[in-house]
Amino acid sequence: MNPIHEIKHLISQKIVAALESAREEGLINYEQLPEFIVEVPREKGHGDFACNLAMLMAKEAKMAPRRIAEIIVNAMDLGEKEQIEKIEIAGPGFINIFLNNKWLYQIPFIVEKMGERFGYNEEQGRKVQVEFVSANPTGNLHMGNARGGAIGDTLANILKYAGYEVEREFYINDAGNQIEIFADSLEARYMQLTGHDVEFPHNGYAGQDLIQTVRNIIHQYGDSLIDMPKEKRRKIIVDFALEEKISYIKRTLKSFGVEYDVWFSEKELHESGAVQKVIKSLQEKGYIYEKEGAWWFKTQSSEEDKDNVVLRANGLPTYFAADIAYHQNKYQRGFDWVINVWGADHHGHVNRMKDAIEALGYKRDMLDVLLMQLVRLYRGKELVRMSKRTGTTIALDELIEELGKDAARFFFVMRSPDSQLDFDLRLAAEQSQDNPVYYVQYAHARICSIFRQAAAAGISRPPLDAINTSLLQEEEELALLRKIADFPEEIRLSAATLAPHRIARYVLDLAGLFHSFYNRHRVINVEAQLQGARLLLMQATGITLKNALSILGVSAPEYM
RNA sequence: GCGCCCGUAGCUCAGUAGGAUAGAGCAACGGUUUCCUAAACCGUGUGCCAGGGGUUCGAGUCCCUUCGGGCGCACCA
Repeated sequence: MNPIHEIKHLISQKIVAALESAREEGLINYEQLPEFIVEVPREKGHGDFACNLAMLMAKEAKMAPRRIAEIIVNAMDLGEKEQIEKIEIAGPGFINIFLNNKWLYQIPFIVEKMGERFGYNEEQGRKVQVEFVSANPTGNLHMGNARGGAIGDTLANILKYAGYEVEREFYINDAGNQIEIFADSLEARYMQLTGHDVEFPHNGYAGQDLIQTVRNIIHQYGDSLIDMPKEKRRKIIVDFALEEKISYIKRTLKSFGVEYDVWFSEKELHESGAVQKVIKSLQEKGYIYEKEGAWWFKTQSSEEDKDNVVLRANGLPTYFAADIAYHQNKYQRGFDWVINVWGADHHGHVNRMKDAIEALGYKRDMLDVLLMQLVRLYRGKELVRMSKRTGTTIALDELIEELGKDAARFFFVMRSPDSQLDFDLRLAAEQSQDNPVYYVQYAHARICSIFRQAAAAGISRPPLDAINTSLLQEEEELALLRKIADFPEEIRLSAATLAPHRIARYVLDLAGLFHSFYNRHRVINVEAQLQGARLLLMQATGITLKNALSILGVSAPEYM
């Protein structure tokens, strides 16, 4: 249910029909219709909807745009029951369409009936997977992971509302080189903490969290691991640490409001032979060749400028090879759209990944990678290093404790993924009082308060069939209605452009319109008919706020 | 050197997949509370949309180029 989209669609159809009938009458000549849009103009004076078709086909039709617009308008079937009030031709040739408010007055009823489902678009019949965070299980979750978590989870919610079947997935990088380094680091710490003089590896993970992990290992195993064969000892240590880290990640993300459908292990991909198998099959298809002892994936597209190694001279597959097998696995599971949320430092990986899935026989556009720029952490003016190795970073669980889940999530998703984020811990802590998230939550709490007040005064919302929403004539009321009506369309557009921050903007706009209304008009103790209509308007506003906030993973409190 | 992202008000950022007169928040100043929560509202000011070319009816948005910032360019992940 997307009223704005339906109206846009209806208007488009009418315009196309008008044009075709004008052509039949010989009033205008053209071969093909250009891609035109029907949009909600920024200026109210330009109508409720506007269309740019006349300008776009001026060349083809060899006519002045305003003349074309005139022909269209004259040929348009307005329909008896239609709600078009007037049509104007304006500016260089815009067709501006003014509706009467009938359609708007249906909105609160629709919202009330749909409740939690208001905002949902038609089923798309597509299965989409969003893979995000996928942090290395070798350390704590940092601010980049936090941003990825907020963006990925919000995007998954948006896609669900946009009509897709959505699954969330976390890819556990529990294999490969970094795990070896992880093991070296843990082992060295274990030896040190059990009183042996062992040097810590230069490239090891020096974070305090690993020391704690090793203490836990000692708590369970004591120094019994020392006399074991090295391989056995390492396995016990690594398995213990991975288990601990992964459960920390799960726990922390859950407290951030993020829950996954699937936790996918890279190690299993290796152990099941899937990696070797995919390399072999690409080899057979001629996509892989040998050079200098290694095996290379041949670049297919012009967008990637070099070939990439999948199998090293030492016989071990690269991360890229595992990722190819991983993506094949995703498509084999029936996803016809896969979205990965990655940090900008991985952008070089995007095109070769697309090349690879193409080589596997899938379409390039079955994969989208949402790149987000990196987060830089400041404390005042001072840059806080985020390296896991130096271990001086602030972890996500600490941030949640300091700011709360709601404010933290809102902050991370408020900005476009394309803009880099300077997160000042000191400022965030100071500003927690006037963080924009409270502005929105306050709107919701105020609405709840209205209903509490009403109940206390013995006032309740009349039954729907006794409400006349056309009494809502004030500018602030109409603006609210329009904004509410726009919610499903806003979701559709956020999904289509992979732009989760639009929902944060939307909810701020909606809250702003509510606050303006609230300060100028009263809901309770106005004339009875109007009171009923306003109560329904408030209910619709509250539902929309709550739904939008739930997409962001932010709570909608009843009191503040 | 090559590639990707960014450059918009004093600061932080939007700008509806090319549309009409570029907007919000913060900060500054002034006002609003016998009335549903003042964590709110209303008002006042600011822009060579980094610079320069181009594409077209129309460019903050697309293309080229210069400058500035970030990130990549491994038989790491």
